[in-house]
Amino acid sequence: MATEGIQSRNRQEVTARILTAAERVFAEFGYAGASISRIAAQAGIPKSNVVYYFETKELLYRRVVGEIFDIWRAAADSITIDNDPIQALGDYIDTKLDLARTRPYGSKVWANEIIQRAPIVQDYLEDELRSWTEDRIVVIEAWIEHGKIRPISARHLLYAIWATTQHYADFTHQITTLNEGVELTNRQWVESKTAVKDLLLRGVEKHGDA
Amino acid sequence: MATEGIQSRNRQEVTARILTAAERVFAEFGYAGASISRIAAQAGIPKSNVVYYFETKELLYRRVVGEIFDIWRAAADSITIDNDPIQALGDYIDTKLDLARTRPYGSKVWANEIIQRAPIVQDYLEDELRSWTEDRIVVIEAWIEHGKIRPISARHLLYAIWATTQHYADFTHQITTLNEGVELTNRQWVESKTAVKDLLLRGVEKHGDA
DNA sequence: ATGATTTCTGCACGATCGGTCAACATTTTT
DNA sequence: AAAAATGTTGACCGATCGTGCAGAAATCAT
Repeated sequence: MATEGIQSRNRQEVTARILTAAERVFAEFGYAGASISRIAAQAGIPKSNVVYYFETKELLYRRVVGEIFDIWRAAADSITIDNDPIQALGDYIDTKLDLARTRPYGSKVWANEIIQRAPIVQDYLEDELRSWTEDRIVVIEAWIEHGKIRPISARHLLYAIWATTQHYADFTHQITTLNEGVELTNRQWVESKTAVKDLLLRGVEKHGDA
Repeated sequence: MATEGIQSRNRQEVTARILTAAERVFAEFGYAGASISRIAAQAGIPKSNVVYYFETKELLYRRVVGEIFDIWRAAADSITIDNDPIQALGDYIDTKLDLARTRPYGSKVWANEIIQRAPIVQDYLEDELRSWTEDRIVVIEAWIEHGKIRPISARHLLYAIWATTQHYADFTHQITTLNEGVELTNRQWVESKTAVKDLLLRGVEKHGDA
């Protein structure tokens, strides 16, 4: 009992390292192209050890996808009826762009999964994502009814926010190539945030000029 | 000579069918997951015949990616200095969303390629896409200097247009799932177009209310 | 200390992969 | 009609895949 903590800590450290490696390898090679041996090499352990902790490639993949899904869901906590729309949506965009920078591999794994018609996590979409989305749409439409923002399509606003923010993760390589081959600097990330918010929030705000 | 036309027509028909099948299979399974035999099955011909016309999987893939790249490039023909900015950008968004609907597989292949850091078509990015993008940025910045649109970031406006329009292709499955599991109707596609243009173009227009 | 449990690892398997090749069929040229 | 060129196909090869499994190594409980 006294040493159980050490054992658990070790287990958790190894599984965490596997998950980090898997997120990256799944993102860079796709589900089919990501071999267990490559994930193991990325984590610095033998292939058999990966299987020991996650049984199958599919179960490991589901864990990876579930992680980014939970993180994204938490990023929209600010979207509630009582919050100021511009502030709340701005925070959401900010957080989502921060995640695009800090967790780009997770975003890419999700994108790959959706592009391929969610062969493995379709239940996530139908259960959690659907109800989650409907809840946010209700909030945005309430904002509109209360005259706080322009009467736009709440659904397509959400899609636009997802698309633009995740673009900076999924298409990082294209953006880098168009940036003379060098990654965006801190300053450029701030500029990106400002530009995205400026563009999208102006489509939301009631008053023409801020 | 007289019958060369028939021979060529056959060759062209078979290669066209292979390209169509390949675009779909590459999109739905990723580069690694797309096997030549699956492409062949999709095209209704033996595997060897695919290899006969395209030699390697990589060469076939490059042809598929090159096609969608050329189509997208032509879609931005309206972005010139002499055109009206709102009209030109609106046309560009319209065309891009039409392509999202009619050529979703091509968009998905491109997304997959960029997500995986363009291991096969990096030369496209550095040569053609870079200069093409810089040219469009020059046009948009000229519009700004002439006071025709708000002083926004031309680069990030382009990224936003790419992100939102391609989202409707790459994330079709997610959008469908969030649409009670049924594909968007004609009416809903029109609504999508209107919503995207309303949102993005308002961020571009000089006057607050249209 | 010793037995039980957990963790770790190398090996072997059937399946599938991209690509080669020779044989065959068809079409084109002479 | 014969020869040449082009198109088509199934069989085959070495490599890699996911996964099962037995046993070694380490850690735990008593």
